[in-house]
Amino acid sequence: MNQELELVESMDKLSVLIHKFQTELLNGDLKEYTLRQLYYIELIDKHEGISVSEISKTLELKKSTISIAINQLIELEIVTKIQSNTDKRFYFLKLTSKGKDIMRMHKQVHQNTIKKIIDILNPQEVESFIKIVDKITVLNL
Amino acid sequence: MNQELELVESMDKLSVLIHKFQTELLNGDLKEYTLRQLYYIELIDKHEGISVSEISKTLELKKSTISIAINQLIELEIVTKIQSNTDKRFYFLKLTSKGKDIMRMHKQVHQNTIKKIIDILNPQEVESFIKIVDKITVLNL
DNA sequence: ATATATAGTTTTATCAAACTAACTATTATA
DNA sequence: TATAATAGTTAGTTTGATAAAACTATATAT
Repeated sequence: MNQELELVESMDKLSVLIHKFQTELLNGDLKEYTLRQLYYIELIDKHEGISVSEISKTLELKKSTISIAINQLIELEIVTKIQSNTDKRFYFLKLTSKGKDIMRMHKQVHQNTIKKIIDILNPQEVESFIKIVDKITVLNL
Repeated sequence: MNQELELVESMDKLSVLIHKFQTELLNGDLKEYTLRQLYYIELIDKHEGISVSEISKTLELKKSTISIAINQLIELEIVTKIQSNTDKRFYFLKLTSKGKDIMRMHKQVHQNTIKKIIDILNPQEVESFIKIVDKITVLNL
C-alpha cells in the first residue's frame, strides 16, 4: 500500500485514539463536568489571568458564549475573577483550589494513559514519536 | 525534560491537530453538514448494508437516536434503505450517488492534508509514524 | 465635553444530539 | 397458536453549545 493511504488510516486511528483519550476523563471523579468545561479549566490553568475576551478571540467564539460558560464555572466555585486595577473593565481569570484539584485529577487520568503508551513503545520510538508530532504540528495544517 | 511529560505535550498537540483535521471538513463544500452526519455517512460507506440497530450497538447510542439521524440523511437523499427479503424488519443502509459524492469530497479534503504531512516528513519518518500509531492503537487504551 | 470603543453581562432564541417511552410490524419460540 | 423478542419509528423532552442584540461600566480620543 502506498504511504498516502496508510497515513489516511493512521489519521483515522489517531482520531479514535484521541477521542478515547479525551472521553476517558468522563469516567471517574470528573464525570460531573463536560469536556467543554474541562477544556476551559485547562485553558485558564495554562494561561492564568486570561480574560473572557481573550478566550473569545482564541477560540473564535462570541463573548457571550464564553461569558456564560465562565460564569457557570464561577458559580461552581471552580474559577474566580479578579478585577484589574489599571483597567476596571478587565477581569483576570484564575482557578480556585477546587479548580486546581480538578486539573490535578485531569492530569492524573492522562498520565495513566501516557504510562501505558510508554510501556508499549521503546524509548527510541517515544523519542521519534515526539519529534514527528512536533514536525507535523508546527505545520499548522 | 522526561519522556512522560513530553508525551503529554505531544498528546495535547495531537488533540489540536486532530481537531483541525476534522473541522477543516466544515469549510468547503461540506460545511452544510455536521461532523456527526459526515461520520454516519463514512460509517455507511465503510459498512455498506449496515442497519440502524447495528449502528446503535456499535456507537452505543439508542436506536431512536440513530433512526432519527439516518432518516434525516434519507430525507436529504444522501442515504437509502433497502428492506431485506429474508427478514422484513431489517433495512440495509447504503449511500446514494449524492452520498458517494460527499464521501469523495470528504476523502479529498483529508488527502490534501495528508499530502502536506508527507511533504514535511521524510519517508522514513512517515513509516515510523505509521508503525508507532499502529502500536499505540492496538493498545485500545 | 462629547463621541467612540472596549470588556463583560444578560436575555432570548436556535440548534444538534441525545434520551425515555410508547408504538407498529415482523419474526422466533415455547 | 399464543407469547417473546427484535427492528425500526414516533412523540416528547432535556442538555449543552452557540449566537444576536441590547445593555452597563469604563476607558480613550478628538
